[in-house]
Parts: sequence; C-alpha cells; structure tokens
Amino acid sequence: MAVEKRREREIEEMKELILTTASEIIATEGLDKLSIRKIANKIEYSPSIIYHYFKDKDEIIGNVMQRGYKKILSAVSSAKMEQETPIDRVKQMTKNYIRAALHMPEEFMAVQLNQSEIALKHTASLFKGASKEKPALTALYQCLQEMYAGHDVSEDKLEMTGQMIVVATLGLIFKLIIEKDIDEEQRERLIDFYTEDIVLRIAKGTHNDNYIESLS
Amino acid sequence: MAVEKRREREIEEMKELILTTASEIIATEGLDKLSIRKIANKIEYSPSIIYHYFKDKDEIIGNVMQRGYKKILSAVSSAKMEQETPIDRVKQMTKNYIRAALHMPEEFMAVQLNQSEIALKHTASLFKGASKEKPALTALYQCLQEMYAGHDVSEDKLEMTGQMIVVATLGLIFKLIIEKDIDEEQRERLIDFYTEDIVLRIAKGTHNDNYIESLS
DNA sequence: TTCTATAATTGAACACTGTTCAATATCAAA
DNA sequence: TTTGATATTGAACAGTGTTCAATTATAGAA
Repeated sequence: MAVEKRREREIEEMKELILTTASEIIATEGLDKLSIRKIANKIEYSPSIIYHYFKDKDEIIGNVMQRGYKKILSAVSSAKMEQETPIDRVKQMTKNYIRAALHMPEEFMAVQLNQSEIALKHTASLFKGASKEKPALTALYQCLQEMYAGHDVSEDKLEMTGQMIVVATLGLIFKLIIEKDIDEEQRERLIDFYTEDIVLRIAKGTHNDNYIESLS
Repeated sequence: MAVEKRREREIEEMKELILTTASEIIATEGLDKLSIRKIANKIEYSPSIIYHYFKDKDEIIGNVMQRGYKKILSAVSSAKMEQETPIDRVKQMTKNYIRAALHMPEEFMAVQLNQSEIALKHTASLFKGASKEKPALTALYQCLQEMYAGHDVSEDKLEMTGQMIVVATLGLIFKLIIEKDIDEEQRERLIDFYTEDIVLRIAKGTHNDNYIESLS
C-alpha cells in the first residue's frame, strides 16, 4: 500500500518534470520550437515515455498554459483588496493583468489563442452570463456593479461593458506582445494611458452624463 | 523579346496559381493544415517547383495574408466618404473593419499574429508617429483630427486615442474569431454595442467634458 | 533542322515533427 | 524464484519544410 503512494508521487514528479521542462523550452525558445523529442532529450528519457504520462503534446501545452494563466489571474485578484474605490480597483486590476501577461508572453498568447477545453476554462468569455462563471470577469464585474450601485443601469449593459474592458485589454496586450521591438518609453506611455484613461472612458460610459461628472 | 514577356506572364500566373491554391486550403482546412506538398498535389506539380517561385512557405503565407488584408483595408476606407460626420465615419469604419475581418478569420489572425516584414507593412503599429504611415491608422486619425479641430487636444493624445481604438477593435475581433461557437444574436449585440457605444466612449474622451456634451 | 545554352521540373534525400506499438527491462508481491 | 504488472525503450509510420543533383523542355544560333 505504501508502495502505491510512492508510485503515485513518482508519477506526479515525472509529470512535473515534463511540464517544467516544457515550460523552460517555451520560455527560452518559444512555443513553436517545443517538441516531444526536445523534452525527452532534456529529461534524458526516450520520447515514447512522455505518452505514458500525457495523452499528447496538446495536453502538455494545455497544462503549461494553465499554470501560467493561474499566475496571471492571481495577480489580478490580488488587486481586489488593495485599492479603496471600485474605479481604482479596476485600474489596478487592469494594470496588474497587463504586467503579468507581458511577463509570460508565450504562455499568455497560447492560452488566449488556444480554444482547447483546458484553455476555455480559464479565458474570459463573451457568452451572455459569462461574468458569473469566468474568474477573469467576476472581479471586474463586481467593481462595475459597485460603481453603479443604486443607479439605473441594466445588468445586460453592465456585463457587456465589462466584456468590452476585457476585450480591449486583450487587444492591447496582444499588440504589445507582437510588436516586441517597440521602445520601452512608448510602451509605458501606452500602458499608462490605457489604464489611467481609456479603461475609465469605457467604464464610465454606462450611465447618464450627470453620473459621469460625479465620478470624475 | 516577346518570349520574355510571355515567360514573365507565365511566372506571374504560376505564382498566382500557387497563392490561390494556398488560399483555398487555408480557407477550407485552416492555416495549420497548409503544407507545401498539399499545394503541389492540388496544382499537379512536384513540391520542389514551389521553391522556384517562392523562397519558402512563409513567403507564400505572407503573400496570401497580404491579399486578404488589402480587402479588409479597402472595406474600411470605402466608408470614408459615405458618412457625413467624422463620428459616423469612425463608427462605419470600425463596423466595416470588424465585418471584413470576420469574413476572413484565418487570414486576419495570421496577418495580425505574424510579425514578419510583409505583415508589419500592413498591420497597425503602436510606434509613435505610426498614424501617418500605416493605412489602417491614417483614416481613423484624420477623423479624430476633424472631431477635435480647433480644440486644444495634443497631437500625442490624439494619436494614442486612435491607437487605442484600433487595439480595442483588434481585441474584440480576436475574441469573436476565437470563440467561434458564440450564438449569432449575442455576436451582433456585441458588435453593435462596441461600434455604437464603446468606440465613441474612447474617442470622445480626448477633450473636456463640455465638448463631450456638444458631441452627443 | 540540329545543336547549345538556359531555364523549368523532378525525385530522392535530409533532418525534422507527433505518435504508436511490440519488445524489453524493472520491480513489487506471491 | 517465479509471476504479473508496469515503466521504458527502439523502431517504425506518416507527415512536415527544404535542398540539390539530375532530368526534361524550350528558345535562339548555327
């Protein structure tokens, strides 16, 4: 019986070894340079063995992505408590999200572009009612609800607004990742302009103009 | 001499044949299923011959993408004249851009994600001063300039605002393409909400609040 | 028309890829 | 020590992009 526990642990360790090795390759050489044989070489096993621990390459990629993405999500949610007003929380969350994504560009792009089941569990969704299920959206949605508490704004519009912030942020991150040779100063200016200004423009739109004034 | 002209034409026809075949495969089976051998089979030539007309696979993909993207750009610029006010032109341009992109999702994604030289010539850029060089940005930039003609808005902020609209639009398109099983109604609602509402929220932010009022 | 130089086209090969599977090695339990 | 399970391997298959020497076709000169 004790032996079974050890085996289980060994299996977990082997999976871990494969995943971290894959992670290393992705980080240093890029996702497109990741191959089963390259992983096998690094861990000094034959390529075949990998298929005893993972169904296929996609499952490995999926797992690596999931891990990376969890880090990003935790970076976002850590902002929830730090800031006082919902507006500041939205700002902070967005900023954290962008920073975290730019720290793991390969993983981030892969998770977002991969429509595999494992990825869909973690990425934001545009489906109606998604705000209540997707972790990336719930926090944002709650902030918006706080902002407009007591004001006559339909739940529908509120959700769409949240989705638009997510979508716009994704677009900015994508562009910043793709255009990697953009100079540091311009990059910072854009991130700042986006988080300090654009996000608010989007968020503050969901109401009558008087309420805009009261928020600024 | 006349023979040279014919040869030139034949080379052009062969290139055309390769590109349209590649285009077909991409449209029906997806970019990841495109292979040199598959193109060769379809045009009933040996795979090697393709390398006499194109440097490598990337050059073929680049050319296919360029063509697709030109269609999208022309769809955008066709809106320039139709609408009266700059606001309506921005709306129309954005709508056209989204629609055109969704009609050729594979090409669009590939152009945007491919950071090859051929792609960089056509995609929007976040570089400072890019608005004056990139076709996707110039039209938008001009509308914004019109909107704020005579008002005290720095050129810098105007450009960044334009870039933010582009970036946000890209994000929406990406998400709509990736989440392909979203239902038609929600898709339309989102596109409408974005073009009719969000774009304006972003665009109208570049000024004092009084000017906002006068624009609505 | 025949010969020659040039360009088009091919087939075979190389070095990769993901994946499968029968054969082998390892090791715990009987 | 033998048995049974499982971990591990090597070889193979079918696919990929790409190169290159050998072949074929063709246009212009003799």
